[in-house]
Amino acid sequence: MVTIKEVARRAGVSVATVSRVYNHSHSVREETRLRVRRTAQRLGYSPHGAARSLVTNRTYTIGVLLPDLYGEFFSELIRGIDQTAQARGYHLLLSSARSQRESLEAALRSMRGRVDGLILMTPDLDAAAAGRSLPAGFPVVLLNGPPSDAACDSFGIANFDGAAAIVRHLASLGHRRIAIICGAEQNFDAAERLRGYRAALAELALEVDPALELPGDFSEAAGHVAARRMLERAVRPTAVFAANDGMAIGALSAFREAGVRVPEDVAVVGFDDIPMARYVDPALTSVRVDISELGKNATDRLLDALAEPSPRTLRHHTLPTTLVVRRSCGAPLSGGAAR
Amino acid sequence: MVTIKEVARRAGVSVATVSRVYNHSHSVREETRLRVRRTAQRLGYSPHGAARSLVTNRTYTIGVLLPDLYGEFFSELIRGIDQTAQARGYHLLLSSARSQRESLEAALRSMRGRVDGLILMTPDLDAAAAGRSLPAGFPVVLLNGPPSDAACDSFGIANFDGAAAIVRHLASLGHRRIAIICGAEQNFDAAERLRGYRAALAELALEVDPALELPGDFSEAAGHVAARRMLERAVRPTAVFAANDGMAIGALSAFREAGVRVPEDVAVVGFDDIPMARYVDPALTSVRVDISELGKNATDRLLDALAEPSPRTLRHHTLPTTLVVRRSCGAPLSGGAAR
DNA sequence: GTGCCAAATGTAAACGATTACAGAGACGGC
DNA sequence: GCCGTCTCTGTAATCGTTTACATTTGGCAC
Repeated sequence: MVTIKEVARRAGVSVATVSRVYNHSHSVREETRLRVRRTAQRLGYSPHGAARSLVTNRTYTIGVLLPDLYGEFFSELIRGIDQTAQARGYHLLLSSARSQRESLEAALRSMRGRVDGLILMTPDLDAAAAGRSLPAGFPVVLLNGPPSDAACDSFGIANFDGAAAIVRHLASLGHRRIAIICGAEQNFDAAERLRGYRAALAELALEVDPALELPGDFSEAAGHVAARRMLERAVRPTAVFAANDGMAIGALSAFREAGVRVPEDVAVVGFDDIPMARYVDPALTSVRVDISELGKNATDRLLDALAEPSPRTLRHHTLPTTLVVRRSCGAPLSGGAAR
Repeated sequence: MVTIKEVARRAGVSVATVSRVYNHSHSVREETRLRVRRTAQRLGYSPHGAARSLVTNRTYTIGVLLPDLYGEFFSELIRGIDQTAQARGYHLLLSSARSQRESLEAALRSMRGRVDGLILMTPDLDAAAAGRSLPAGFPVVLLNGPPSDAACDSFGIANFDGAAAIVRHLASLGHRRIAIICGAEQNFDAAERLRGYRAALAELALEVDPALELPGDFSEAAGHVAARRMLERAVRPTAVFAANDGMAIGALSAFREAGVRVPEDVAVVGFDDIPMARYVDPALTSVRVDISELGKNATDRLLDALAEPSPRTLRHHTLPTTLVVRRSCGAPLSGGAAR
C-alpha cells in the first residue's frame, strides 16, 4: 500500500506538502499541487484513515448501536441516519447489541477511538442505565428510550399521544369495547402506547378492562395469536388497537381466516404506518411516524454537538405522530381512498 | 481520555506490559496482570482503535457498500452480515452509494485504512466495472451483481431458476397468458428474473409477447400501476408474475379495487417471500430467498479470505430459491395453510 | 548590496498503540 | 562460583499522518 512518503518522494516534495494538498489547501503553489495530485493519482494513493484519526483525534465516524436489525422500522431508521451522516461527511459504524448489558458495554468499549459520537437505541426499560456506563463527556444521543438521567440528548416518538388519538378516534366511531394488543414487554415504546391507551379510555369514561389488554411482541405472529384468543371469548371487543402495524396485519389475517369481517364486525388499527399498511386488505388505519426523520434528527443533533462541543442544554425531543385513517377502522373516508 | 501510558504509570509498569495484558496474555505474571487490569478499570481505560490499527494494520472492520438502504431486503441482508461479523469479532462500516460512479469511488477511497475488506453490492448492470477501480489485492466480495471480470468472489441468488420455476408452476395450473411486472431497469436481479421468465415460456412453447412484459421498479406503487394498465387491456393475462413481493402486493390492491378476484380471475405471484407475504389477502405465492443467509455467506467468505490471504480460487456462488405456494396462485393447497 | 517580508516548503515531534530485542532475576546443574 | 535457561519486564523503533516551527526563496524598497 502506497503511503504519503512514497508520494512525497516521487513528487519531489516533503510529506508536509503532500499532506497540505490533501487538507487545507492554502500555501501550496498551484504547480506543486498539481504535481502532487497527479503523482498520487498515478500511484493510487489515498490517505490512511487510522493514521489520520490518530493525530487529529477525529474519525468522522459515528457509531450506531441498535437492539436488533429486524424489519422496516430499522431499515427506515438507518436510512435516515445514513443520509444525514453522509451529507455531512460522516461514516457509520453499525452494530446490534443482542444480549443487553454485557454486550452493550463491550460494544461501547470496542468503539473507543473508532467513532466521534454515538447514537444509542435503548428501547428496554432496564437499559436506561446504559448511558451512565459511557465515558463522561462523550457525545451521545439516545433513541426511543425511557427518559434517562444520563447527561445526553434523547429522541423519541409521541407514543402516548398517538395511542390516545387512536382510541379517541375509535370511540368517536361509537366503539366502547376497545382491545389492545401490546408490544414487547420491557419495551419503552410499548409501555407508552399502553399508557396512552389507558389514559384515553379513562378520559372518555370507558372502562379499563385488563381482559382487553392482550400480550404481544411486535411480530405478525403475535398479532395473529392475540386475535385468535379474542375470538374465543364470549364477549368480543368491537375494535382492536395493535401496538404496531405488523401485529395489526397478523390480526387481520386471523380475522379473515375466521370469517370475521373488518371493519364491519371488528375495527382494526395499527401503529407506525409502515409502507405496507396501505396495501393490505382492508387498508390499515394507523398512526404515522416518520422513522427516517427520527434518524435524521438524531444524527443532526449529534453532529451539531460534535461541531460545537460547548456544554449545550440537553433536551428530550418528541417526534409528533399523525393519525392516518383508512378502511380498517370503519370510518367514512372523506375524498375517496386514503393516500 | 486516558492512554496506555497513563495506565502504565499508575500501575507502575511499562507500556509494553499493559499492552501485553490486553493482547496475547502469555508472559505476564498473574499478580501484574491483575494490577494492570484493576488500574485500567479504575481509570476507565480502553485501547484506542485507530492507534492499534495503525501499527497492526488490522481494523477488524468490514465495509459494506449498498446501493440504498430501503425496505426489508436490506434490513435482512444487513442483519445476516452483522450477525456473522459480530460473531467473528468484526465491526461494520456501512454506507450507501447513491449516485453510482463518482460516489462509489469516493466511498471506496474514504474507507482506506478503515476497513480490512469490503462487501460491495452492485446491482446495476453498468456498475460491473466497480470492482476494477479497487486496489488490486484488496479483499472484496461482490453481491447480487452481474458476473464481473474483477478478481473477487461474488454471491448472488438463483433469479433465473426461481423465475422459471414460478412460470412452470403457473403453466402447470393451466395458465397460458402469463404477464410479468419487471424490476428496476439496469438492475441485474431484475434482468435475470426476466430472462428466466422468457426462457421458461420458450421451454413450454408459450408465446413470448412483449405486451405481457410491463415495466416496474420494485416498489408497491409500480405494481399497482402495472396492474391497472393490465386491466385496461381488451385481452387480459390470466396470471401475473411480479418480480418482487412489493410489486405483487401493489398489484393485489389494484385488482381488489377493480373488483377483480385473485386467484379466481387472475393469479398473482411474487418473488423474495418477504415476511409480509403470508399475511396479505390472499396469501402470496412467492419464491423464497434467504436474504440474511446471503449476507451471512458473503461475510463468512470475506472473513475467511482475511484470515488466510493466500490466493484462493475465486468463485461465484448462487443461493438457491424455493417456490412457496400459497393461495394467490390458485393452486390446490396440500395439507391446509402454507406455513 | 543589504535588509525585510511574505509565500512556499521542509524538519521533526507528536498521536497511542504493538512488538522485536534486550536485560534482569531466579534457579539449578556442574 | 559460573553458566545456561527460563520467565518476566522494559526500551525503543515503528505504523502513516498532521502541524508547529524553522528554513529557503524571491521580490522589492532603500
